Parts: sequence; structure tokens; C-alpha cells
Amino acid sequence: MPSMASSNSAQRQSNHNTDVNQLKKLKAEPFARRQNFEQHRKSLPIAAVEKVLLEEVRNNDTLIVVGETGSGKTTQLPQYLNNGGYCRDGGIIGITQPRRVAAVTVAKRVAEECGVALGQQVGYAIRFEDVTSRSTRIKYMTDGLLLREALLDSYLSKYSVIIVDEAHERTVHTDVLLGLLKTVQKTRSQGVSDAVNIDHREAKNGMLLEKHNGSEVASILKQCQGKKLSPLKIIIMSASLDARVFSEYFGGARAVHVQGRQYPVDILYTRQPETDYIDATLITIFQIHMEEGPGDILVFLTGQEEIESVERLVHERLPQLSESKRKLLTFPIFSSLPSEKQMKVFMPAPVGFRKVILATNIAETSVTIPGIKYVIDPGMVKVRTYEASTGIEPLIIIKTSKAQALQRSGRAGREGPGKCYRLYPESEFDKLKDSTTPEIKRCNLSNVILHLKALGIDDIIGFDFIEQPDRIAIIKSMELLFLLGALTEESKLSDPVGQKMARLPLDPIYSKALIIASQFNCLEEMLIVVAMLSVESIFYAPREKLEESRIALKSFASPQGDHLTLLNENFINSRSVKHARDIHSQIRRNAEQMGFHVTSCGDDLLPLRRCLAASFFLNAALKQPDGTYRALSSGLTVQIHPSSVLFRMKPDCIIFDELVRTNHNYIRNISRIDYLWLAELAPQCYALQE
DNA sequence: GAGCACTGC
Repeated sequence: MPSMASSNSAQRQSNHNTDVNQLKKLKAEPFARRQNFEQHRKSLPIAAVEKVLLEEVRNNDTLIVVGETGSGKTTQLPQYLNNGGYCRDGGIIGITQPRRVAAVTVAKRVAEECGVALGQQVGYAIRFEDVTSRSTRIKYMTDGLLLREALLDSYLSKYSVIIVDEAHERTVHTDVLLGLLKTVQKTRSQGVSDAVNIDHREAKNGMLLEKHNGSEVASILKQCQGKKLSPLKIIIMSASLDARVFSEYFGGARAVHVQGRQYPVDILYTRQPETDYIDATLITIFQIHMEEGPGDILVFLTGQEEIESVERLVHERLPQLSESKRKLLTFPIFSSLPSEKQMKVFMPAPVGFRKVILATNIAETSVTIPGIKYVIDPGMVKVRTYEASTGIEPLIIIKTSKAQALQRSGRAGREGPGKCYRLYPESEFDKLKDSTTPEIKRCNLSNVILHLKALGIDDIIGFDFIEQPDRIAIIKSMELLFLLGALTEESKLSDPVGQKMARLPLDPIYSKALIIASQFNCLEEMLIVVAMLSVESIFYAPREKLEESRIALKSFASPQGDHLTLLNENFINSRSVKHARDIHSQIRRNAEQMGFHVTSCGDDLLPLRRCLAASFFLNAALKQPDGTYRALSSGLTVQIHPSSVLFRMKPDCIIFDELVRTNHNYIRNISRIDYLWLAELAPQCYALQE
């Protein structure tokens, strides 16, 4: 790897500087820090191509930048563009990230490098947090947030450049954003002068259409009036493997490659396929521990259950080793683990000990753990899929893609040369898919459709997605939106229901529940229920204290069902509670802005259950003689999940929030309703039989 | 009487 030499020397250089700075600390700190940043910036691989990049951006409306880990593209390119004059007329350089932490940490770093206060020239915006000001010129944000902004300003007119970072991850948000940007760019470059002259009576709902002839460019928002729209530069940043996909999508856009900076990682394969990858994992952990030099081990497993069993097995075998070799510590990490426990993986091991981190996918991109020298990759991953026929989203365990295997092995080369043990033969690696199936091909599309419709894009099947979602999945989701009253018979966004639903940052069913609750005078209560349903369970039951947590839970139980239980906080996950509170205050504000009256039904919670029936009617189920339930819309036989407060009570007619398939079809978060309410409140689905 | 990968608005 040619970049290695320069990387090492750069490191020595900066260490030397740090020492010198310590001596001058009192007098010259700000200056020294700036100088340090300057040195660091110049040492990044991307610095060598600054001029080339600026020239390519000048000559091309769309550019693909391919850069591996450590190239510096995320922090540097926006600064180059700023210096290159792309903010001159008040334009903003927007950089999107799939994850919130990335947006925040990169923005902080860049503000420091620029020597400005965060939120001034450099800022960030994520849900619940807007750290920008009128002077902000470089703005980091989540891609989902930019999509929301597009609902208010469909031209994204305040941005002169939009950089879509980590595009290879292909989240739903990224894919929808790419489609939108393509349309916006076209409109801004050719339709601008026409559009500004459009008769305003034609403009409705901030329409943004793909065709730009005559009155169809009705996409004029008030804020665009009298404003001269400048062309939009789009930059797509991606890791190397799939640059061609992006280039083709943007009409053969140019791609520039930027060298990465990573330490070399030795990849080792097994000779034969493993029949039991858990056992193979265990053997590999101990093999590394006995034979290899110091350095921590990162193991990629598929879920909590595997992590806990490997942890148990390691502890069972440890006593078989000689005493001096027992210095091995395990640390689990997965997203539902409370943050205090997650934090433990970041603590350095005591002297002489080796850490083994047992992780899910969370360690692939979301969390970077220092000290990792060895990666064990069994090659499996648990993913959510979508079955259009039933609407179920089952989790299944599948083989990783090549890109994913590469990402995992890269985790061993962040601080020095490392090793990655792939627990399958090299011939198997060659058979893996190049990249992971994009999320848009395996998820429920109702929110995507609602969003596109609100942007004025009516032809969803004809929409120019980078990868077309399944036709059946589109139709299924449109059906759902129609039954909820969000779409008209002509598949247009309905006014006001569809319009209001699109404005709320929630699942369509939850938005509908808020709209109905505002009419039934129980919005106060429904805002709480919906906020709680929108987060992972706030109840946390560690295995070792299962009984205790059950007793604590019982004191909250409402005999009317789980939704009412959520209204009534000892075994509570504080991260979930905070998240629910944030969502609650956001949607309450949204509701008020939309003119909803936030009133309470007081002690009589009957109207609340009627609202639940009126919005979750597609998730209604009837008890059958054998105590199981029949889900009315899918016809599936389902069972109440044992975690439900109604598990033993088994009311005749219920609505549920979600259906999960494990050993059985389990329904979760359930409320008792009256069967007759369905015909009364959802006649579009349930006609009374004569 | 069960166990759910990861994000995001």
C-alpha cells in the first residue's frame, strides 16, 4: 500500500509538533492548533487532488468522488468548495450523512479546522437539533432531514452544492434523495426562467414535476418568487465498489478516485466450509489469543442471542487454559443494549488483558472501537426483509456481501496492520454478491410514496429510482395509503388528510391516528401513545433480573391493553424514554402548527380506543375458538405476544401495532376494541353483513 | 409463555 510510508511519516511529524507545542502552550495555543490542523489537512490523501477536484466540479454539474476510508473527503471537500467560491452568493454547501453522529462529529471537526464556532460558518442539522445560523455556509446533515427540507422548499434553493456522502450504503433516504436531486438539478438548470414566470394559480402544494413543458412546471413555491435560482452542483461520494452504478444513473457522470489511507489487513480464509460458525468462531478466538501478539479481537455475530451464547462459551472454556493465559475479557455490543453497557467496549483493557468484542453490525459503521487488531468474520448477517403479500417484515440470517466483508475487515486496519479471519473458503468469497441489496428493495414503501406525492411526484412506478422497487410492493403501499384516506381514487394526495400525514415525521398509520384523535378530543393522549410506539420498547429486562422486571412491569398494566399501559415509568431504558420525549415534543409542535387542538379526554379513555380502532383497523384480529387470533386483513393466524398485558385475557376483538414472525406469528402492542366499531369507523374496509 | 439486525424524519 503506497500511502503507508507517507502516513507513518506524517504521524511522526505531528507527534513532534505536539511536543513542541506543549512547551509553548501558554502563549501560542490557538496559533499552534491552527498550524497543526493545517499540517494535518495537507497530509491527507485528498489534498493532492484539491485542484483537480475543483476543476472537475467547475466543469461537471454532477461528480462522483470515490474515496476509501481515511481519504479525508468528508471533511476536506466542503472546505475546498467554500474556498473555491461556491458560497459566494449566499449559497450553502450541504453534505448529507446516513447517520446523525457522523453529521455532528464531522461538523465539529470541520468547524475546528476552520477556526470558527460551531453553528456559525460551519454547522449541522439533525432531527431535534439545528446548530446552524444565517452565516452557515457548510452544513452537515442527515439525508432524511434534507428530504424533509425539500417538502418546504422543493428546489432546495438555498444550496449551491449538495454532497451525498456514504452513498454506497444505499439507505432508503439516500436512494430517494438521489432521485429528487436529479429532478431538482434538471429543473434548476433549464426550467428556472420559465418556472419563475408560471401563473401562480397553477401552482399547488409545491409541485415538482419531471416534465418541464409549459404549465407542468407548476412547481413554484412562494419563496422562489423573484429569486434567481442558480444551477445545482451534485457530488456523490462513495466507497469504491459501485461507482459505476452512480455514474450511469447520472448520465455517465465523471468519477474521480481518491486514495484512501488504511493500514494493510491480512485476510485469512478457512480451507473448508464450516458447518458450525459459532464453534468455528470460538476456536478462532482462542487460536488468536494463544498464538498471536497483543491486540483486541472484534467478532461479527448476527444478534443478541449469538453474542450471549458465544460469551458464555468463552467463559466456560477459559478455565481450561493455563492461568497466565486466562487474561481474556469479553464485551458484548448491540444497539438495544443500554448505553452504560455499550460504553464498556471503549474502556482500555487492564494491562496484560486482551479484549474480545462480540458485536452485531453496529460495529461495521455506526461504532468505531479503538485497539482492534484482529477481526473474526463468520460471513453472516441478520437483515430485515419485506414480504409484500403479508406485509410482514421478517428478520432473516443471510451471507454478507463482498462489500460488507471488506468493510468488516477494514475494522482491523485503523491503528496499525491487522488480520481478518473469514470463516469460509476463498472460493465462497468469490460467490458472494458484490453489494448488499439496497434497502428500498426490501422495505415497506408507504412513507416513501407519501413523501414523493407530497413533493408533487405522482407517478411512483415511473419515477427514476436508481434501483426500481418491486412493483407489487409499490401497489401494496399505495393500497394502504388509500385505505387510510391519504390518497384519492386517482392516487393523488388527498387534502387535508394526505397533506397532513405527509407533514408528520411518523409512520402513516400513526399520523392517521393523530388526525383522528384531534377530532375525537384525545390528541393529548394519542401524542403520547404514538411517541411511545415510535421508539424501541422502553422496558428493559436483563436476563439475570427477569422476574424482578416482570413484577415492576405489572404495576403499569392497564386491563384495556398495551396502548393504555404505555400512557402510565424501574426497569426502564432511559435512552428510549428520552427518544420518546423528543418525538413527543416534536409531533406536538407539528400538530399545533397544523391547527390541531391538543385536548385531553380526561379519565374516560374510551374515545382513545375508538381512535385506535379508526386508525389501526387494518391490524384488527378476532379470537378463534382455539384461543389464537385471525388477522382480518391478511387472514393470517396470529398469537398475542407473551409480553402483552392481554396475553392471558384474550379479548374477542383487538387491534395491534405490529406483527413479528419468529416461531409463531406474534402480534405486539394490542388494545381491546369492540367489533362493531370497525364497521362504524372503517366502513371502507368492513361493511356490516346483513 | 417469547427473545428483535441497523438506521432515519
